[in-house]
Order: sequence, then C-alpha cells, then structure tokens
Amino acid sequence: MQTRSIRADARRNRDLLLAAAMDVIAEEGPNASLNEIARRAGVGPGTLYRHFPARDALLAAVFEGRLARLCTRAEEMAEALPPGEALIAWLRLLIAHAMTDHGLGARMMLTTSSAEADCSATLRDVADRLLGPAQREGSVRADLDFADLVELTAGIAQAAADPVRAERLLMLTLDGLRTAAEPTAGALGAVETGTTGRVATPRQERE
Amino acid sequence: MQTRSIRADARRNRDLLLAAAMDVIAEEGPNASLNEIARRAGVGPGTLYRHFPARDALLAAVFEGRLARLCTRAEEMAEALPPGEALIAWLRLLIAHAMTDHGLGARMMLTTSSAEADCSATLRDVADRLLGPAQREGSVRADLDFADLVELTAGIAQAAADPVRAERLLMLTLDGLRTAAEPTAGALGAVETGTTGRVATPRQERE
DNA sequence: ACCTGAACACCGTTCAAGT
DNA sequence: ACCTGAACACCGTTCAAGT
Repeated sequence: MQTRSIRADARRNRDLLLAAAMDVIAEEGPNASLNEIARRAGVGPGTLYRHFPARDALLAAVFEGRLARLCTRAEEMAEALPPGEALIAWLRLLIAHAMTDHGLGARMMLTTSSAEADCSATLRDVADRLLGPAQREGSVRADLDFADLVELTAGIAQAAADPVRAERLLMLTLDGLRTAAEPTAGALGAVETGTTGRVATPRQERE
Repeated sequence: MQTRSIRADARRNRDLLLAAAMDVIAEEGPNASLNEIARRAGVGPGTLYRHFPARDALLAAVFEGRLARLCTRAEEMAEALPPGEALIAWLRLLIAHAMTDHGLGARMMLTTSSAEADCSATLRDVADRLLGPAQREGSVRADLDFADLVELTAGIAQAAADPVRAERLLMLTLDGLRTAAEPTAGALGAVETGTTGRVATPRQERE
C-alpha cells in the first residue's frame, strides 16, 4: 500500500522527460523548445509542467548529474595534486563544464534564483574545499572569493569560441594582464584602489 | 529627380524603426520581440524585415551609435592619459558598454558574423590604438591580442551582476589570480607555458 | 493522483495585394 | 519602389476533462 502503480507511472514520466531534455538541450541549448521535449518524451506538455513548473527547474535537474561528476573530480584532484595545481586543474574542468550544452552550465552557475535545486551551494562547498588550501599554501591571492572564481570561469566559458581560446583566457586570468604593479608615474596612493570596487572615472584627470 | 519622396518615406520608416528598436531593446534586451518593435514604430512587420532582413542587422544598427561614442572616448583617453592608464580606463568603459541593454553590447562584440555592419573592425582599430603604446611602454604583456581584450571584457560583462562586481573582476584579471609565477615544485620549464595557448591536460584527465 | 491535449495569446517570418 | 497586414507554423502556458 505504500507505493502505488500510479506513482510508478509518474516517476517513469519524469525520467522520460529528463532523458528527452538531456537530448534536446544537448542539441538546441538551454532555450530548447519545451513542447519539443514533451513531444520527444511522448507525453503532453501539461505533464512536463507538472513535473517541472518552470524552465529553470528542468535545467537544474539536467545540471545536477553533471554537477555530481564535477564534485567527484574535485575530490580526486584535491587528493592527487598539490593545492595550487588542484585548484587550477579544477578551474579548467569548470570552464569545460560551463561550455557544454551551448552554455547551459554557465547559465546555471550564474543564476542565483531557483533555490529549489540549489546547485550553487554544492558548487560552493566544492570550490571552497580547493580554494582554501591553495590560499594557505600561498599560491593564490588571499582575498579571492568563491564568487570570483565562479564568475571569472563562467565569463571565460561564455566568451570563448572554443576550448583553445578558453585555455588561453584562463592562463591570462591566472597570470594577469599587467606586467608589473607600478602605476606608471610616482607612487600615488592609488595602488590599492583595485580592491575597493568602484574607482573614480578619469574625467578631469588631464596630463 | 535625384531624390524621390518615396525614398524619403522609406528613410523615415527606417528611422522610426531604429528609434523604436532602441527603446524596446533597452527595455527587453537583445531578444526583444521584433513584432513589438514594428508595432511601436507604427509600421507593419514586413517593413521591418525589408529594412533589417535579420535580427542581427537591426542589433548592429543600434550598436553603431554607441560604438561611435566609444571611439571618441578612446581618442580622448589616448591623448589625456599615459598609455597604460588609458588602456585600463578604456577597458572599464568597454565593460560598461557591454553591460548595457541586457547584454546587447557583449553579444555584438563577440559575434563574428553579420559582416555587413562590421563593428568588429572598428573596435579592433580603436583597441589597437591603445594596446600598442601600452605594450611598448611595458605596462602590459607584450603577447596580448585584440581578441584577448574583447573576449575577457565581454566575459566579465556577461558574468558580473552589477558594475561593482565588474570592476572587481577587471582588477583581478589585470593583476592575476596567482600570487607568484613559481610552479609549486622546482623550476620546471613550464613557467612560460601560459603564453602558448593550449597546455597539456593534467595527465589522466579524460572526458 | 496523475495525465491528456485542445486552446489561448504570442512569436518570427513570408508574401500576395495594394499605393 | 515601397508598404501593408493577413496568414502560417511555431512557441510557452493553462486548464477542463478524462482515467
């Protein structure tokens, strides 16, 4: 009496929907037609909306599987490599991940809403597990934040046309564009302004 | 006999369309409804398609105005500031630009197609005008490319939720995430690999 | 309980018909 | 020449009706 056959059907429909969604999204990206997904799963559109009331709920469900794999890999890296290298290797993985399915990964990484399937929290735990040691080791800036890594990574993934460009952008980001930290002229007190967020626009600053 | 009144009408419709597009895109972003734009311009949808056969053509037209301003500012900065500072100030401007209209700027900066209104070429000229001097001065990496700047900039704009986050990400990108260039263990010859683009994947990394 | 699929308002795009 | 706007196929979303 605990599990009804009707429930089994619902469960089966959910699985069909999810499988179809993975296929269609892989082909068409995160804006794929929901009706098409329902059609390919062999159910009516209403059934899709019953299981996934909003598009992001469906995307999050697809995203979860990949996220699990990403966490496993993070553990492996934390054990196999020195902290700094582990973090960088994982960032590389994160970028590859964000580039799959026409940017579904990046979209899910950046979206703060859809708290129901909170991928963001899981991601944060994993990232902190790698970031902390790397910072203590001194191979990475101490003021780095989880959000910094996610945003820089997602940005690179969205802007890069292919994995080669992505790798290039990652290396630039790790090493920085500047050659030195000296502000051209004498020692203005402006060296540290970078960390404070907004900086005065250079308007009347002539010659 | 050179200019017909009919032409004046066509011209006027184009202007109406463009003005409406600027409004609607500012409100709804680059995926705004084309029918809605035509409606607000007071013309039929067919007229819109006559003047702008593809969505990107319309977006490019909207983009052109802002691009012109961006070029003017670049000239001003090149004259008023030392090369390194001018480049950075302009990058900041580029990011702000890429964040307007719900990401229209970033989309146009990254899209290589739609060669008709080649914003990309204009942008490239301006960027090179600032990048070259900054590199000769030595304040910025010598191997930096125009594409690097555009992609990093567009990536930051797309990933940042607000201008404060964007400024933070820009500063991180300028200075780099790493604290030092030493590869953890002894002096492998790997210090310079960052500049070569693709780097060997860390051994057993599959998938 | 869960599913269905017709129905609604909208979209992008086209094209015969007008002027 | 240029414009119109009805028309087509599609979309996201809902909801009475079924089982």
